[in-house]
Amino acid sequence: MPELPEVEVSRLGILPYFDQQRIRAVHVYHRQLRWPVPETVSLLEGQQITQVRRRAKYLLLDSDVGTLILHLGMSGKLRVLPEGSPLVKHDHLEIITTQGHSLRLNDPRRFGAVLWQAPGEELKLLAQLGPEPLTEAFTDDHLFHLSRGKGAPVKTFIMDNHVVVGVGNIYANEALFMAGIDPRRAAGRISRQRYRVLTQAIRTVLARAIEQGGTTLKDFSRADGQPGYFRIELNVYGQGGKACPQCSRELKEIRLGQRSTVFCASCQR
DNA sequence: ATGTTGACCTGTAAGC
DNA sequence: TGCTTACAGGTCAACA
Repeated sequence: MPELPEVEVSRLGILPYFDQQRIRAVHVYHRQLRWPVPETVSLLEGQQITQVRRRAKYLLLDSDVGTLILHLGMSGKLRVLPEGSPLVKHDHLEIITTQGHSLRLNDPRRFGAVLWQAPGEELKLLAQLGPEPLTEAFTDDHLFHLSRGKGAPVKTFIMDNHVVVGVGNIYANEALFMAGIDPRRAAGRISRQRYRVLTQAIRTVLARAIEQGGTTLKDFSRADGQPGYFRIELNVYGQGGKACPQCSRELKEIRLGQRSTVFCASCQR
């Protein structure tokens, strides 16, 4: 489920229930996620959440004694329920506030992660990340310079977390369509001008999705408030074989770096 | 250094 | 109906 927009909307959803709240209990029901959930996450018990942040696709709950880090992997979902609500299959973690709100992490595939970061420490995972796509640190210059000499496909390039964070498979496909760039094209052989267009496309696609999700999000603590899969119209993702929305020619579907890739061979060059 | 592939794990849909 | 296969929104580690 989660690309950056979904994670950001999840952040906005849990904010009203967890920001500045005190944590009464942390329960781990399944330690074996992407990495074993460290015992240290229980340090959060008794602490106040001072900030609910997002970095890339990681959610960070700060406290004075350390930061709890959540990643949703491929299939993770967050939900806020009244304390005591029945656990369901694949609920792996629960965090309960003194107000009785329970944050549940449900992740069938268990590619997600729950980590702990001590004050002053920065996990290598976070330290090596590229710029946030919706900040000024993300520029066409950045993409242009980093890409010089790279022969890998531009789609693979923009999905690399060291280059820019938060561009997953759906939005990589969509942004490249919007920018009119063939996803197979070598990253190092794309002009500065075209990176300018691509940078803007990535920004637009992500911002629009967050806006959509934010609009759909009524109350995160109720079933119908779940952000889930946004109903943002997708031009190419999942549309292989159908007509290009621009020129009506058939959209091609291929695999790049073992990810499904859809594009219009006519509109994208 | 760079690019590609495998690995982690479950659920679902399609094909036989 | 069942069994088998392919694929799914991520990303790190291990290779060539």
